[in-house]
Amino acid sequence: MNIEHLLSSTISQVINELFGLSGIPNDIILQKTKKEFEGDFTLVTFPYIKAAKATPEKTGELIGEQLLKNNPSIIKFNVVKGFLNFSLSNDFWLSEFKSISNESDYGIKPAKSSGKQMMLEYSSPNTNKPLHLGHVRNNLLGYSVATIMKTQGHDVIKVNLVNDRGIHICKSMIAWKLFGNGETPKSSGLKGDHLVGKYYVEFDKVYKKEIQTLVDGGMSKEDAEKQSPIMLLTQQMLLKWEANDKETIDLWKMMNGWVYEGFEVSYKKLGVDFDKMYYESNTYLLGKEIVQEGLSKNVFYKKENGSICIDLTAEKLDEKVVLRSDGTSVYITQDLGTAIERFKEFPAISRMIYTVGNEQDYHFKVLFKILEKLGYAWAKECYHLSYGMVELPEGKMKSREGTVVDADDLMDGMVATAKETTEELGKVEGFTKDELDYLYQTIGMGALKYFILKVDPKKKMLFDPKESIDFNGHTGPFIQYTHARIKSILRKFEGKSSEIIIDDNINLLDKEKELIKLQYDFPKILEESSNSYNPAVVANYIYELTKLFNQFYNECPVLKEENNTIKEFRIKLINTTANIIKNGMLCLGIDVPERM
RNA sequence: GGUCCCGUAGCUCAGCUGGAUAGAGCAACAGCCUUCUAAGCUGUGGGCCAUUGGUUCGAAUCCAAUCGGGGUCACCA
Repeated sequence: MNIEHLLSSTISQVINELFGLSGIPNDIILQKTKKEFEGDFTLVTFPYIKAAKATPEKTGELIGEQLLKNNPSIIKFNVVKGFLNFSLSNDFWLSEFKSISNESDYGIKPAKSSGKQMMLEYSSPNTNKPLHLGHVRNNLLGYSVATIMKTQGHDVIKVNLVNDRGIHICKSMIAWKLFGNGETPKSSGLKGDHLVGKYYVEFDKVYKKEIQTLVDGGMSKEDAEKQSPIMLLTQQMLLKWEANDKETIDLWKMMNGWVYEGFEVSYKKLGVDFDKMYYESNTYLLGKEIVQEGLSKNVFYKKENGSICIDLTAEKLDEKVVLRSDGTSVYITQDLGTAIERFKEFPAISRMIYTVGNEQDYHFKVLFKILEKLGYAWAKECYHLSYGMVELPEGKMKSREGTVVDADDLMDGMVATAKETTEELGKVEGFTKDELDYLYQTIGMGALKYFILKVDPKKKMLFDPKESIDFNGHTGPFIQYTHARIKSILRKFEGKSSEIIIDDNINLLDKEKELIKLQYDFPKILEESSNSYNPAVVANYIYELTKLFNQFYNECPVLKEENNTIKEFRIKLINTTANIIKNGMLCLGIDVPERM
């Protein structure tokens, strides 16, 4: 039982005895006392003044007096208006710290101990262009949320649904066929996904030019978009692909192969991975039977032109086509099929999470609603982890217009900056070349990942390429640096921190107590972060802890402390701090170096 | 236009399941390295929490309206 629960029940008991308020459950609102006031926890007494028939001050006094008698851990209290601030004893916090420091992975529950299995889909790239900053946010977010959910003992299956077919894929194929002259990643020296992306852009250039020519010749823009020769060729190619034409399939396989090689490199740099890959070329036909099923259940209806629809106007959504009049699938048909397939394959999953940008909020509302109407009980377990777009100062990124921040360029740039900065500071004597490479990689990626994950996923975020991502202040490298500092002290300590037995008579200083109190919060932070699918909660907490440690570091000597019991206690204290920083950062997919 | 999301310091963000004088970082200015790594610490200035009204003992937080920004409303994905 944690402290708050214990205190809450004591308080509700006290309130009950004093004022005869029996209806008060254990969910007494207890908050951390603000810095400006003395105390550890605060009870807001306004809600009880009626029953107490007394002023807020008097009510606080009454409850406070009673608490002192009932709970030996509470040693004093003060009342400011309707706020009852009370302090827990030195011994209490010290023994609390003992149990924290004895746990090797404090706050983290054993793997798969919750008995819940969850599937989380993220990344889901198109195979016609390289990854950009928007994908980076998706990947980091998905990976981090999965990792955080694992700390709660959930069995998380990470899946990637690759969008590897369709008209957009054919666009780069056609452009390569027409203008590529057999260019390959090897012959061009380009990374596979970038090479394919080059032809995607090429397609768009030619397409736009053709439209212009047609419009100049007197055609309407709408017709021109349909009549453009390159577009007609692309549509023919899609038909051939669907007819399994060998030449087309071979080309498709070759070019997709290039893209996968490129993605593999990017994923590795990002540090993300998957337990299972899905390819849309395998799943795009799924869902058609479901439509038939829905038709017979009268969830769907057939229109005069033969298309099949669902009417969701009663749900404040619109009428939605679920199957084209020519019998082919639309996007939502596939998603219906894929969802059902997944729950068949993994019947135990209790949550299906889709990490997809908020531009698709509407799509997922419709998808989940349809699943519900089809009678799948698990529909309510489907969750759209919707995140905001990454915007540039001039607005949205657009692949075709080249206004994107390329993922590989960005990552390489971060690592290069990490190298420069580190060299300027000149603190890396005695590092081997491998160690340096690892260090630059870790710091550069740490800066990028932290920059992205510290902001609430739901909110859109701004990235200005002209202003490089910082390495000072509220950043990944600051946290990494602090960790390295702690490790440096621990290396110099001529004993084993694991063998230290904490003395019972230590008198905690302010900063020491603050550190313990903040460490104590870690499990709750992980839980909250997991439940809200929000890595920013962990990110901001780790920053707070790190900042507090640096204050402690400035005020309290560790190795230079002359009193040995205090010195050993502080070693233990900074050791648990380092562990929490490390585990918290791992939740964000960020590694922390031992030295930097 | 319907609908959904957002508006907090010059900039980037916390705080939003209602609680005390709204917090960080960056940028600016002023201090701190014969003492465990200065990627650090301390201090100063900077805010009608978009506006107005409502609910409440109490509102940045909840509700409504207005203004401003964005997403979405395809037999595209």
